[in-house]
Amino acid sequence: MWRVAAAVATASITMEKLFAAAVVEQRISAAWDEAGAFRAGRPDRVGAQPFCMVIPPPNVTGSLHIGHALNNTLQDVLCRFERMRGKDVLWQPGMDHAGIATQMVVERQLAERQQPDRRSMGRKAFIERVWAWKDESGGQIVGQLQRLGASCDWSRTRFTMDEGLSAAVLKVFVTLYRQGLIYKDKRLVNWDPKFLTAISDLEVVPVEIKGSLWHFRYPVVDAAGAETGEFITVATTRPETLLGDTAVAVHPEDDRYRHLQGRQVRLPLVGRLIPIVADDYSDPEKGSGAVKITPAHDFNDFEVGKRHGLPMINILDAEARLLLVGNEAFLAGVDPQAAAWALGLHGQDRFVARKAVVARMEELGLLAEVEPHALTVPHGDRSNVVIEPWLTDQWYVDAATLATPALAAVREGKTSFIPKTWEKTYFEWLDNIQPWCVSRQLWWGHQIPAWYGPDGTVFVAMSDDEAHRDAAAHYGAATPLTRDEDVLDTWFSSALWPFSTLGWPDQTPELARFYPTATLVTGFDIIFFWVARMMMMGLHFTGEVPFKDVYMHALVRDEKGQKMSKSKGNVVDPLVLIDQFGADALRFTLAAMAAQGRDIKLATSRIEGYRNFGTKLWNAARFAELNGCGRVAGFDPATTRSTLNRWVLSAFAGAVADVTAALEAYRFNDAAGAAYRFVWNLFCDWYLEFAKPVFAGQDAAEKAETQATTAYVLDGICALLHPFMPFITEELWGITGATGPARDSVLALAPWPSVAHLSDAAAQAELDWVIALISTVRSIRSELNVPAGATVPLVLVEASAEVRRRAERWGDILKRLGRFTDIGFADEAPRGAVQAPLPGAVAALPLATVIDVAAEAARLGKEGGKLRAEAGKLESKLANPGFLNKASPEVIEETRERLAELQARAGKLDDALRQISG
RNA sequence: GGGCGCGUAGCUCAGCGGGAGAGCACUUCCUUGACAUGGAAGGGGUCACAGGUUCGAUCCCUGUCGCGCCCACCA
Repeated sequence: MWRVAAAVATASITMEKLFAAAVVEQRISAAWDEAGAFRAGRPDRVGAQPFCMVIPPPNVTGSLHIGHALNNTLQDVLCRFERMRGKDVLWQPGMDHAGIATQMVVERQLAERQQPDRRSMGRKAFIERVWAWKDESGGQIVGQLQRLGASCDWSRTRFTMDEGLSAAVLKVFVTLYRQGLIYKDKRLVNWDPKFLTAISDLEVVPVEIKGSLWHFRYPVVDAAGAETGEFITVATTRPETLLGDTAVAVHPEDDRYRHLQGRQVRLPLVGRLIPIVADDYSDPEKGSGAVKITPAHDFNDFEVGKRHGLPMINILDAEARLLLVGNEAFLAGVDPQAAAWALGLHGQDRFVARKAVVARMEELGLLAEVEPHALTVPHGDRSNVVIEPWLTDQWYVDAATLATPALAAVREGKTSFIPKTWEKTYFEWLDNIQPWCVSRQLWWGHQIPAWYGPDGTVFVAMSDDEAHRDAAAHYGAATPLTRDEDVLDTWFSSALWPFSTLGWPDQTPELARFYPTATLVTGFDIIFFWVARMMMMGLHFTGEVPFKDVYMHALVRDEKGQKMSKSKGNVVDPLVLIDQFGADALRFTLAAMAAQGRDIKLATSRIEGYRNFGTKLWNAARFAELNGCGRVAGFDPATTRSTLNRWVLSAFAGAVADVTAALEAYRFNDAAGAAYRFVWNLFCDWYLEFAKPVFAGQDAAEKAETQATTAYVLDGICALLHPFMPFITEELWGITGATGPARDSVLALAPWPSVAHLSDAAAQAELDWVIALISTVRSIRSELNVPAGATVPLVLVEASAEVRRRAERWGDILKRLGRFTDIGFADEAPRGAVQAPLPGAVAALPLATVIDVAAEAARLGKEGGKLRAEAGKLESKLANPGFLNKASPEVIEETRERLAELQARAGKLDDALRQISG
């Protein structure tokens, strides 16, 4: 006996009251690393089913934001779940070189340190400098992901600019070029005048601007070029482009302008004669119905210009300043005297020029009207400056051709989106896909493998040598070449991520084993940037889809539902939350809130609540330790005899089934909820309370079984919660593993519970009754203000045989939790007793001396009223022939049973009311 | 202009054809040998509004209002 007490005393000092997340997390991370727990291809997983996910590679410049936290929590939940289910898991980590973002960071750093800028230092030195930056301060996010608990195989970390991935990029570019799926073209592109590079359609964001619509009068001229006195009015939001106008367009059917079709106007400020053309593009409903055409500076006008063979006059330089002096296209057919004022704008910024043009037009009496006008103006998503449509040579991917198999794969179900609603978005975009501009006028990135001969002939090749060999063959002699200066869009290499990280273009064992990957978990904001492009590239180069499931999670937004962004200042830092509440609490919150199809508005009160959940679990384990609930070698839960133990095991089996099913269906919130409810509301609230009298009791066998069961279920809880709360569960696993049979492995590698056979309906029914009795009595005591410490007798009236058996079997527990002095049976309730109907008996509490009769009468009346209202609804339902004819028999039967029970309870309440009043 | 989604307890959110739920907040009681980051009990909701389908609608359909997001070439 004293030995047990000693053991308890020793045990009691082992665990602190609270889980020290900050200290433990680091130690646990190190333990996982030590165990190689996250390595793919572990010897113990030989022959196991592979499970692979690739991480959406964070930018090398990035630091963990709340979106990453959600994204990686969900991925980690899946990986840990599958790892525990015995699969050979590869969660492939890595980072993206993030062309513009990284180049920006380094350029800013150079400026801050007052060092020579990029152009002064030259390309080679600058790129070396970027690599140095990367080695020194890039990739902080890896450590931050580890703090979150991400179970990536960190030994396989890749970088989109590393040697292998660069080889994949090269191979893909050259192959697509030779297949005619990459080509060079001169057309309007989205030009970023700040970063001095082309960007893709996706990198352009429309920004709502309150601008103006200026109406200008252009003088009509006759065949001899003399002004007729008539004017045609055009409206524009961009007055400075007037200088590049090469036509005015009217609708062919517009009677207002029919007589002007084929005539000319003299372009104000410039003096150029330009035609009035008829084109469907012109919308009679908009503006004046006549529209100025500037083919070199507007995507629509470009098309109009092509249709009518109009000249294209580019009036802007790369930095969006006016380029007029020496501009042959601009000067063609222009009298320099007449255009002197305009030429004075040379070198001015576009917005300065805009004001000047408006002012000048007003002076000349050619400004007909200015009206306020709301419009959306394209901005660069990173530079945040107004994007210019600008005429340049760029490289394009024939996305439409690559899209066809990508569309088919989803239509045929080879890849599924979860939630399915995103498939529509995916189809919509791919059905209308435009050529993808992949060249960027940057230095940091994969340089385009194209070389130019002296006459401009292009040689696309795998290497400098190959290009020169091709050139020599082409020209018949060795010929000097210059390499294309441009680099590829960052997303070009990201598009290859699922197979390039596995070793492609080499046929590596990893590629064979893990490709196609199982699931991609990502945010819907990059469905076009990334998901669709991986589908296109994956299918084209491997012939297989890159992933079978795509789980699109929501965005984490601020409380107003706004996307979090640094510029808005509404970001929540997950690392701060981890410091404050622990990684487990943050993870559990994110998983619990990750309901499909809805954005997450994060409330810290919920994180706090789930931190408390961790504390609850911790203390349950502490309680178990205090009560000698050690793990028992060879313990078989299927052989437990006590109903209490069979019940908790059965409930555990239910919880495991629920969590498993929910995770298989990517229903993270349901999975977290099911685990939470079992641990707190069943295991802690009831089972451990029920176990207390057993631990304090004399039945050694029952006690031992209950101790073993507690330890067993606690083990199972750790497993069940591990995908969500890896740190605290791993720590508990270690603590409980310190005694008893040795652990086979860390929890991260332990098996997922397999307990379906422990289900026991009879035990569940019995404990449901016990819980109902206790809850009912507690409620009564509280409502009647019975002092919490007071104990009273319980009399079970008209108890069925089963109720008698149960009451006897659970006597100790009932007395303790219901605060009964003793439990008796009677055919009639004692005088003045408070009564509560239960299945199979009426619980009577002789409280006459303790309670207020009027309060009890009120309670009974209120309770009865509720029951009768409820019963009334069911009665009218059952009186409805339509219901009886058409509802399913199960529903009708259930309704009848519920009604009968309600009526019985209401009747007993009436009896009690009569008795107390009489 | 197209498309998607959302309006459920004071707040943040689940649920979604047959008995309105969670966390936090609130009220009352409890420092009883796991846990006060706790325990017990309780208050609080015509499930945005209006029609329709159905025996039955918070849930399905239509419309209205409010909010958010995505796509699109609006002079």
